[in-house]
Amino acid sequence: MRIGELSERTGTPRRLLRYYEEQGLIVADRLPNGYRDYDERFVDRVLQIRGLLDAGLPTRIIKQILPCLDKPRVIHFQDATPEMLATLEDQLERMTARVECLSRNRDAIAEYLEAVRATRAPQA
Amino acid sequence: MRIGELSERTGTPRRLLRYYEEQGLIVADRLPNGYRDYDERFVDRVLQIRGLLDAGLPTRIIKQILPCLDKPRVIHFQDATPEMLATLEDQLERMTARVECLSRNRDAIAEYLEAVRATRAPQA
DNA sequence: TCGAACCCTCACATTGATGTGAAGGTCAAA
DNA sequence: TTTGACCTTCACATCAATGTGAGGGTTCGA
Repeated sequence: MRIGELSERTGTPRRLLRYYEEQGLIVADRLPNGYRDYDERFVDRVLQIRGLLDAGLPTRIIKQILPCLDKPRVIHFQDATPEMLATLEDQLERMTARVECLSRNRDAIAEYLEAVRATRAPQA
Repeated sequence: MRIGELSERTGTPRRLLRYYEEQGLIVADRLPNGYRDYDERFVDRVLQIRGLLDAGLPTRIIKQILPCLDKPRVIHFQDATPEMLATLEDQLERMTARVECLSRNRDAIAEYLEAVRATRAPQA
């Protein structure tokens, strides 16, 4: 598929698909006329990228962790340098911290909404 | 405490403490000489703000949800307009999505690290 | 009373993720 | 063959979070 379809199917501006490529997050094939050519797998890939970006990870980090998350659980040994592993451990920690922070605050919001509803519903 | 101590205790540059104030996330008292004056509660507050920022929430949103998260679970009725509640519901959803995305990817990284270790340890 | 270590405001710079548009090539259908 | 809807690259603009520093006041101890 070309960039327009991928854009529609992922809800991502073309501009950003090109940006993610520029940042090395995705690598598109090229048709003979120079157009980018994507296969189905890019849909999930792009959604994953967007999710991670939305959760606060910078493209630099996403680029590092993406190769470890490919469907066929292949260990890319060439990537598994000590520095790489250290980076992953570090990100693992940071992501866990994020999850905890988000969960805690999300629960607090949920509680708040519950409380608000509790003071309203009885009057109905 | 003054800004320097709050900065040290939260690991946050003074610049940012002033920025958070400018964005309406915190409101500092002032000493007679114009210096900002913070009490203990600001330490947790600032750490919470940093956590949420790190998790991808913009100050605009943080400002909206912070009042609902105060320790004494007080419902701020003046805030509880229908729009406000809708915003909170929306953020609740978005935060849940973020948590799911982060958890999923974090688990995948953990699995990857496990797998790498599994192929190494046996040779030791 | 001087210097160090604080604090203030103001303002410009940078970075990463985006928006927007210009200038131009490709292709299919009328 | 022309029009419209695609695509390309390039470049400048914006926004939020953050860095940095100038220019200046306060406080305290040597």
